[in-house]
Amino acid sequence: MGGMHQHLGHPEGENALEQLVARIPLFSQLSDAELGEVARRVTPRSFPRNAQLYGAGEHNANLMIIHSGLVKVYRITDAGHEQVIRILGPGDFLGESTFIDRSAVDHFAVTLEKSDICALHHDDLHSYVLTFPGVAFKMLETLSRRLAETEHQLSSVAGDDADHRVATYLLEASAAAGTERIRLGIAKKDVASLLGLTPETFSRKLAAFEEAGWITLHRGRDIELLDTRALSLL
Amino acid sequence: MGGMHQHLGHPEGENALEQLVARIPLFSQLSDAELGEVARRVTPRSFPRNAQLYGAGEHNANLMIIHSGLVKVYRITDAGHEQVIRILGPGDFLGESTFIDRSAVDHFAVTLEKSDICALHHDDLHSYVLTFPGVAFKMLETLSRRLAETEHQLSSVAGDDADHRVATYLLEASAAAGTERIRLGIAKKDVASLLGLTPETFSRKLAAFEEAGWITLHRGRDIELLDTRALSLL
DNA sequence: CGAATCTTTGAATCCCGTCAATACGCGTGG
DNA sequence: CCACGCGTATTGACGGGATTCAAAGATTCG
Repeated sequence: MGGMHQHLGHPEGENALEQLVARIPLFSQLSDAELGEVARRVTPRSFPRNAQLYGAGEHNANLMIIHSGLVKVYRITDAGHEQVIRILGPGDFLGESTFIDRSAVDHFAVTLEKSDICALHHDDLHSYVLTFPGVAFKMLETLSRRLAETEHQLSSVAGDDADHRVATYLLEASAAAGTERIRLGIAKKDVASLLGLTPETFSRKLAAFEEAGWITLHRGRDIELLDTRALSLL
Repeated sequence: MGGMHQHLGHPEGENALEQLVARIPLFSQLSDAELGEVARRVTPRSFPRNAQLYGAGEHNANLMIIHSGLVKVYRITDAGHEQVIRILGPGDFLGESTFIDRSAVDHFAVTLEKSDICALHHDDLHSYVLTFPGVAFKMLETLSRRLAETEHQLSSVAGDDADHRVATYLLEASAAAGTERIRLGIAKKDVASLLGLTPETFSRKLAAFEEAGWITLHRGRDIELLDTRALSLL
């Protein structure tokens, strides 16, 4: 894990760091004094694109909180190809599995773009969880939501056909963005993997949707939904 | 939800109940006094086979802890067929999603056999979580493990072929049991769904494995692994 | 600007799901 | 305890949708 920039000591950095910590959902219920205490233990780092945060087999000892950037969490299947589990963005954290389990992780975490990430050692997190019940509760909320999402992914991959999965993804992305013009923040091959498809199939489905007049594919990763009704009927 | 047997008031029931609560992993770190406090709020019920604990759309307000029996958690996909998410047994709890989220559940929970289950109202659990950090931590552990399992299921269903999934399931069941003679505790159709397969495909794969001399199918749901090496190579 | 990665398109294959019919076995009720 | 009945399991044939392999085209990033 290379290239860390540690800002320690000087009061300005300290203050900025505290404001950074205050924006972390995980610590949103803490008082100012408590935030300051957390801020003193947190280590901000900046990672370039395609930096591996940790990999399978390692014993990662840090909870990492994303301030800016995008992180891909994936696993290498027995068959040998990459399966994307989830994409994490600002406010999300990762590295909690080893915090709770202590065994080696079985997946990989890589930045998809330049990212600013705060690291908090598991020992410190442990004391916070025991001291501030709100922190434990926030973690429970997050894990519970992730579990629900992963279960949803599972039943989708197991039960629905490719058309349905692609259509659902587009509709959800549109709903999340609030527009009918969505921009895939990540590579199509990663979206495909997230949906349990090959890049080829994903590409074909999008082409078929455009053919049917339901969407328009713009340059790059821009997609415009023309007929959400038709998509939701798949 | 019919047929509840409430044992309240009389001291013997109280004591037995306390011993019951003491065996719940979720409360394993509590002191005797604290266990007694929890026991006073817990409601034991006995459910017959095929009883629905809760269903999609409901606002279940209880954490349910399985003392004995087996519970199937599943979801109905958009396509309309049942997708088994997980099977829960003694010591496991369910109903935590509404505890954390308050929104309606999107899945179903049904007993697969006669089950004794303790119900604990979410309000009580809330106070325990805030009062006893160990309880929150135990919940974190459990959710984290479930998340890891579900992620594993996901990448398996998305990436591996049917042979590999069936073989892996058999091997894991064997490893968990400690024997090479395993007994599927649940219906094959449910195992198939858990693996993201149709019952027909599951049946065919087992037949093919027997044909190849890797396993022997005995009466009922008994399977004997003859060549674990061959199975692990799939 | 250039190269590596991602994306698209085509054609062939194959694995798995679907439908259907039969056999089995478990759990229920008498 | 036994017999009945329904849900479960098996087996076959078939069709389809997704993957695979391959190669050309586009985009992004250094």
